Amino acid sequence: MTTPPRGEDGSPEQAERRRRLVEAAFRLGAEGGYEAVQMRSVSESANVAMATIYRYFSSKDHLLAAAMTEWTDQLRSVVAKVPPRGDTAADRMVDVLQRATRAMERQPKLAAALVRALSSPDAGVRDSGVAVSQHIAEMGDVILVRLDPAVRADILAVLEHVWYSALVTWANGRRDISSVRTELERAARVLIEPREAQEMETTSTRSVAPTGDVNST
Amino acid sequence: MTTPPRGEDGSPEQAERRRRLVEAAFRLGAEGGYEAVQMRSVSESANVAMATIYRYFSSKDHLLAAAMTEWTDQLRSVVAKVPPRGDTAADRMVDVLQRATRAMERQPKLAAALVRALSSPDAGVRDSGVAVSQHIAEMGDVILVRLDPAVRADILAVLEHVWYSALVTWANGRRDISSVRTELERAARVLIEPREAQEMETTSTRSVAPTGDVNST
DNA sequence: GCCGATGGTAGAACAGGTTCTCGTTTCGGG
DNA sequence: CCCGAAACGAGAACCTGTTCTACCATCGGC
Repeated sequence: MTTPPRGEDGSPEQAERRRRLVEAAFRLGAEGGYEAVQMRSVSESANVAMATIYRYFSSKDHLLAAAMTEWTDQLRSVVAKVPPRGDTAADRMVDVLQRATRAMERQPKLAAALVRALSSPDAGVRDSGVAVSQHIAEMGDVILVRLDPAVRADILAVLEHVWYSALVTWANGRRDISSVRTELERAARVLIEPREAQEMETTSTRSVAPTGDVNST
Repeated sequence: MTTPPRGEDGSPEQAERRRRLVEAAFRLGAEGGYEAVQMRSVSESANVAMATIYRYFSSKDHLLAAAMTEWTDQLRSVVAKVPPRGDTAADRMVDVLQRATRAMERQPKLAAALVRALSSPDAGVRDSGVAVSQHIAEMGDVILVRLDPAVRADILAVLEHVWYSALVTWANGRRDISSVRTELERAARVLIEPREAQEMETTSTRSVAPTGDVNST
């Protein structure tokens, strides 16, 4: 193997190529969904040779996953600027999740393609997945500041599972988008509301230790 | 399209072919995981022509998903016979989930292949997925009998999301099996324990939880 | 000014899931 | 017994993601 562009892209031309690739993935995905993002089309559309694409991304799914992280990154910065509305923490969390869902609704084919790619095996996708889940966690974290940090981590972890699961089943056509909203709201309320209620009665709550208690990696 | 075997398999030979196909998928998957379940190999191993496989299953993923439903079906009947242990509802739920996880641990490659197939688009997989989630829900339902039905449904739905999400990330190599156990336990506790706590404060009518007996299905 | 390494391009080749062709078998009704 | 439809088998063909081959361009160091 020669040497793929390590870490931060070296030359500006490389950054530009990468940008064109992601943009092509966005465009093709928005028009025709996952199947329409064909590597030959991406190659042609971005004016980058096939083999070169694989120098930047380890697979088609990795390319799409990279696009997904850019998308959630934007989403996060938007949320940071326009804070979530709602009287209770649960309400504000629901607001954030609904906003994200609405954003996907505007580009259903693209969103489905991105989500689908995210659930692919492939080493390259893992990193993108980590980035995405971090974006999600950051958005939720500020909402739950009043809760015990351990509990907060538990709740966010579970919410992320629900988010991922609901989106995947939607992207696979087994659930419509409104049902995704329902699932997310249900999860947010069932997780947060009893905590808020307890908050008013007692101060501390028990939680599963996030640090390795069984075998570790 | 001619006519695939409708509904219940017609002839006993068709049932037998189907059985051989699922068995071949099990065997190949147990040995070499998802990639090893190649349609040409399945065809040869089961003595069924390629085109005929597609008369029974709409895709490779559908074949594997069908195998998955058989697997969860067995798991459910085993759980029904040996009821979960634990003092609290959360403990018993954790016990069930851990048992399922241990079962997968014994056939990691196979389990990963089945889970992976379950997260595929493909109309055929949808039905298998529904069956699988029903099996899960049935196992959990008896544990939460003392909770309000609506809350129970919410909790089970969220737990299923966590189950699915954790397993998929494990099947894709982004999480080890012990981490799956941790996630499931975390979710079960963060979801159920505050409810149990509230149960004791608000409605202290019932003092001791009756050890769950099993309803057969 | 030359040189090897790095990274690019075009396009063929490969792999495995899926579909198609075509001949054969099975089977219920006339 | 005969016929046509439905199902099957064998294998080629097709599609698309991925890899390989061969060749070209750029650039920092000598």
